[in-house]
Amino acid sequence: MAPRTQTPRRKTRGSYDPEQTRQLLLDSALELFGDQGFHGTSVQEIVERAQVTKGAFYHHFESKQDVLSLIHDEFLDVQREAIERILEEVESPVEQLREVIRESVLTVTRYRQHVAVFFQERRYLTGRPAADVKRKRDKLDKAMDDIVIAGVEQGLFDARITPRVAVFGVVGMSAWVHQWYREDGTMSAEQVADDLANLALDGLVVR
Amino acid sequence: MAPRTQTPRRKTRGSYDPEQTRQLLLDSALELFGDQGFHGTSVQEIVERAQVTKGAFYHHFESKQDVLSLIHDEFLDVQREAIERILEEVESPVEQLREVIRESVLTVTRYRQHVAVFFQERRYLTGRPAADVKRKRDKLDKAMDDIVIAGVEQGLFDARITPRVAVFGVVGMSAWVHQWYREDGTMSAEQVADDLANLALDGLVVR
DNA sequence: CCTAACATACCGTCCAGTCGGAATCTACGG
DNA sequence: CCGTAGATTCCGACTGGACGGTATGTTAGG
Repeated sequence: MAPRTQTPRRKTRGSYDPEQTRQLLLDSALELFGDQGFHGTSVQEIVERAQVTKGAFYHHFESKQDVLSLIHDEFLDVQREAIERILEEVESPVEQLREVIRESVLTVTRYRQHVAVFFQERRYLTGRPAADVKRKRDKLDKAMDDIVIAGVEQGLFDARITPRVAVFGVVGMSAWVHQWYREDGTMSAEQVADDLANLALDGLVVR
Repeated sequence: MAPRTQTPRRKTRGSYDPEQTRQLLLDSALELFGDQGFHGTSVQEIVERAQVTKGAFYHHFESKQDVLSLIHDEFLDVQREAIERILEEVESPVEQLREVIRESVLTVTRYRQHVAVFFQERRYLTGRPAADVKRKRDKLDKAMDDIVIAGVEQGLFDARITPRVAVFGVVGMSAWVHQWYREDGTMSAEQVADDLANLALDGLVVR
């Protein structure tokens, strides 16, 4: 589930190791989609990076789109699990939202390529996969909506701000992190997560 | 400069009207790039939408990339003009930032396709155009950085939040608007702009 | 009549997906 | 343990179509 950065060469099975081949192809597709985009990446490039051939690719996957939708699914599942966990562990809407923001930012830094692919190549999904992704996303959005609405009802959140817009604002600033954050920079992911959570909850202006 | 939504058929010049043809091609490319992406759009589609042929396209533009960089330039110029105007008109960093956010959001709603193209197809720019875009963007980022830093120095902004991150947060929530805002929805652009400005400046939590 | 503004036919390239076969693994009967 | 039949995994050449760009021809404007 975690994004591979290196591929420790095998636990000596035989010449065939379909699991690993499949994962190698997924990893290499993820990396290339993230860097060059879906249409900017050819299947040939993917298989070369994974050091196999097109035969292997089309044995494990139905199509190029198939891989794209698998990447989307994986990312959405990670997001869902995180938010479910938070809703169980924390009570107050304020702290729930804080944790959701922090966790989102951390996820974005950890799954940077997934996020890049998700938000830039989503449009190339069609049919069933597209519908699935939309359904899962709507559920995530609704979960966050509920947090904000609950907060407003309890008088904890500023009622002037439309809950929907607040959620989109929070999602936006979190997702945006993938555009600029680099692991080798001066800032830790934790620091960024805390800063953005503070920004959204307390604002930039001192009072 | 404003994004065309319809194309009022000509002020009867003759059979040739290069200005209009050029603009028609730009508009149609913008629309298609925004919807289908750069690589997802063929030159053939562009010219068909503009009801001309490839000859006309390659008469007015050097390449497909050329059009892409023109779209980027146009959007960046709009952004730059807006921020320059605000810096002249308003003094306080707080109000400067508020206006920048408001103006950014309004720009994003008005130039939705430009924004979509800008943030999703930027990677397909290479060489000179890519360098130009990067330079212009860096200038915009720096202008915003300066506002926040000035605010912190004057004790107006929360010093706990890293200025850089605050700027990226603000830019992110503004840019993100293009992902969900639709003109035919229930919310006015003004309303969204105000909400997001309030969110960034005062935060969601009441005190 | 010369140039700008197009139109149209065409070219070389690239690319997603296919297909027949080779290599490897697995199950099972002997 | 051996042999082998059938399934799984992978190879790599190939196809048919699409696409960016060009070359050449045609029409309108000054």
